[in-house]
Amino acid sequence: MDEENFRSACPAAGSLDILGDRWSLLIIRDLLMGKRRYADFQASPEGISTNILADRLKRLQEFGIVEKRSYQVKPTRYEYNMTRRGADLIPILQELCRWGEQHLPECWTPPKGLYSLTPEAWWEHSGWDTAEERN
Amino acid sequence: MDEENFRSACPAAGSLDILGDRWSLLIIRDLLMGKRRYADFQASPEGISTNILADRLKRLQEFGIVEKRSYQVKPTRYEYNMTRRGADLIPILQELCRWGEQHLPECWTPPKGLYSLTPEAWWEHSGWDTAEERN
DNA sequence: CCAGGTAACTTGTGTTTTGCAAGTTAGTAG
DNA sequence: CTACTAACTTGCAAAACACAAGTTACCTGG
Repeated sequence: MDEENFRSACPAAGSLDILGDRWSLLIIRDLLMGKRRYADFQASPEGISTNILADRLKRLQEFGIVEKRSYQVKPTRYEYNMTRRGADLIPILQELCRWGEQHLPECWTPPKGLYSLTPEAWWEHSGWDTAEERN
Repeated sequence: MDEENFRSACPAAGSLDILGDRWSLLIIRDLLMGKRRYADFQASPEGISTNILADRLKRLQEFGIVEKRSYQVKPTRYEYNMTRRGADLIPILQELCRWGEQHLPECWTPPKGLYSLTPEAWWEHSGWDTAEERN
């Protein structure tokens, strides 16, 4: 995952090299909300286009933030989930949400319990149901 | 500031509509570190290009996140500072930093005191020295 | 008084990224 | 045999970005 050329050694800049675009963290948000499948992400109201979605999922996998596995064969279908490293992004999302809630007009109040969720707690309850093949 | 077309009413998505690029939050980081002038931002190790810097500063002003004022006339020179709304972005930056520090190889440890800084505390100590004209 | 320097930009040009639409693959259902 | 679904890939135009050069208004040294 380290062959990205980071702009600097600043940890904030490094994080933004990975996450600093309009879509990556929204995919994380969807995963946090329990979405797992390609079509689920596409169904989000922001309307990500399919080529961008495929690209972002690939990048997030490469950075160890997301994992992919097949949940059935014939026909092969895939689902995605956050890794522990991905779960550690939860606080970033919480703060983005808090700022948006405070400073943006007419936006939803986030689901109850969001702000008290910790990466640890999420990680506990979000394993793959069975241990299946990764890809 | 509301004539941006937000992709959805999700507060996280809204925040990312404003901040979701590779440069905006780095400018906020620089402001947090005490940088105020155009050339200061350009001097940061990430090497933002001048047209992008001008554009981001304008956007951040439009969203009420930064303010611009002239600190001298003849020749007119400008400096920038965060608004209270901008200061409220500090927790986002802290979490980005924390994630980067934990998960990225070979990055700096952030300046001591960063994680204990609150928007309120920052705001207290960061007014313009004199009350001068805005532009 | 004129060359050189500085701060804060703006403009031009080519490359990269994005958005939108359409096509693909491997299956299932009727 | 046709239609349908999930998870993509491909093609193309539009937008964003990086890089270099130019601009404005002043100040300084010789």
